[in-house]
Amino acid sequence: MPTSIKKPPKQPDKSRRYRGSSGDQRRNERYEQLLGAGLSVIGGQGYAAASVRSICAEAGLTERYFYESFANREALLAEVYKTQTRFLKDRMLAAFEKSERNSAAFARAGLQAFFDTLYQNPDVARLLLFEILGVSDTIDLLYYEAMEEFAVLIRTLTQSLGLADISGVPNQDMIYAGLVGAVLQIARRWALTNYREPVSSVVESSLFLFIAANNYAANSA
Amino acid sequence: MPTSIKKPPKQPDKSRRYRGSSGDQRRNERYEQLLGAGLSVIGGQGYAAASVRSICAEAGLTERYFYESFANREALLAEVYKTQTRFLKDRMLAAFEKSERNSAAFARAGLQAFFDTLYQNPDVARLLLFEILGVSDTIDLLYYEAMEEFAVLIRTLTQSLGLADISGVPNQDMIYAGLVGAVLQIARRWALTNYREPVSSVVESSLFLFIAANNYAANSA
DNA sequence: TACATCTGACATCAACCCATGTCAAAATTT
DNA sequence: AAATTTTGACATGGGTTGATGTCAGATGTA
Repeated sequence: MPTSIKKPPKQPDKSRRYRGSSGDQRRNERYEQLLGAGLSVIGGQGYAAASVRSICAEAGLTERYFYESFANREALLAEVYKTQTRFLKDRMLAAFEKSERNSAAFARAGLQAFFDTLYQNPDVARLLLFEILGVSDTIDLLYYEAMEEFAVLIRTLTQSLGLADISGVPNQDMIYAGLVGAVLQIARRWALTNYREPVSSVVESSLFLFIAANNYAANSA
Repeated sequence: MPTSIKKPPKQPDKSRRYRGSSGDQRRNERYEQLLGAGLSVIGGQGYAAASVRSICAEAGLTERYFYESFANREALLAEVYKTQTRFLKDRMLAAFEKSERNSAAFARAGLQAFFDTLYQNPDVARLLLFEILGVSDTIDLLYYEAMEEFAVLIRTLTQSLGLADISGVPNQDMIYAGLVGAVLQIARRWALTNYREPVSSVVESSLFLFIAANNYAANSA
């Protein structure tokens, strides 16, 4: 083993600027590009059609850069999904903050934010409502976790409002999961019929089920 | 054009028997084989892994016979899906028939049949709950139609029992779609946690939402 | 037996996929 | 200027896919 120190250790200089930005910045930009392109292709043409090539073409990047940011196609899907569920959750939380502190108005605000977001971002809707299921065990688990998060979210909010003490009802987790599923199904139906119904309609229908569950829980406790 | 009539028109003789059965019979057997293999592979490994080759291998048939019965992979998926939703619906209808004619017992019987069927046929569960979504626009439409059918089913049954007059409530279609979605989501959650909860648990949780919706509808009408 | 049909194993074909590698030109640093 | 890094276009390899074709042998009929 030659002990020569001819070349400096060839770790690339991350601080080197290029086209105005540093290595890390450029890297991050590419990551964001790919994330956006992933959403666009998956949400626009479906996950099955979202090859590495097509995503890179959409992002305006070379395939080599794909593997700089993601181990494979599925890893990209996972990141896009996480990003969008976080986005959706934030929008709903923001809506909750602004809402009046009474039962119906509160739930309505959250539902309105949910359906508004999907309506304004059809790619997001298709990704979250359709493309995410049945991809692989790993992705299915991700879906499960996201659903649990949403269930916990509405459960916590409902209880913090003292809307209904459903603590006497068994299997609350399941019931909240069911409510989340009801909203998702209404959204799927809405999307599959090309968003023909007004937003108010899907909001009120979802709200109906929420209030019904709360009332029944309150009465039977 | 020679007008010779040397050979009889070469339409194959369908009545010719082979290995004990006629041409049509054999053809049907192969069709059923492929349908079963399709369910097994799609439900066991996912639609993405369900190549024509793997399905034919599972069926013990040559690939040529695949195209004898189905135009392509997607056509098989559609047929399997239709068959299984029909099967599920029949089981539920049979359960309804046997049930007592009162609100809770009636709904409970149907839900019990639903969850029992999924529990006893995990391949069916995976196919209906996960693999069917996000495949293509055509398949998504099929899903939509099946959901509508189930919604209409429970709606008709509920109303025929005079359980609740919800005719004063707007967007009944959506609300019933939501209830179907709630049950499906509870089933998905159940499947993703390896069917750990007892069947009675998922049945009662679903029932809770059904009764809650009915009560609320009755009170607000 | 001679002939027709059916069957299954396999070959073929072009198309696509993922992941990695090559390399000259562009941008930046020294 | 020369040296170095970054970039993008492209080639490559190993694999799978869908769909069709070939053909010898099994199973039937006459």
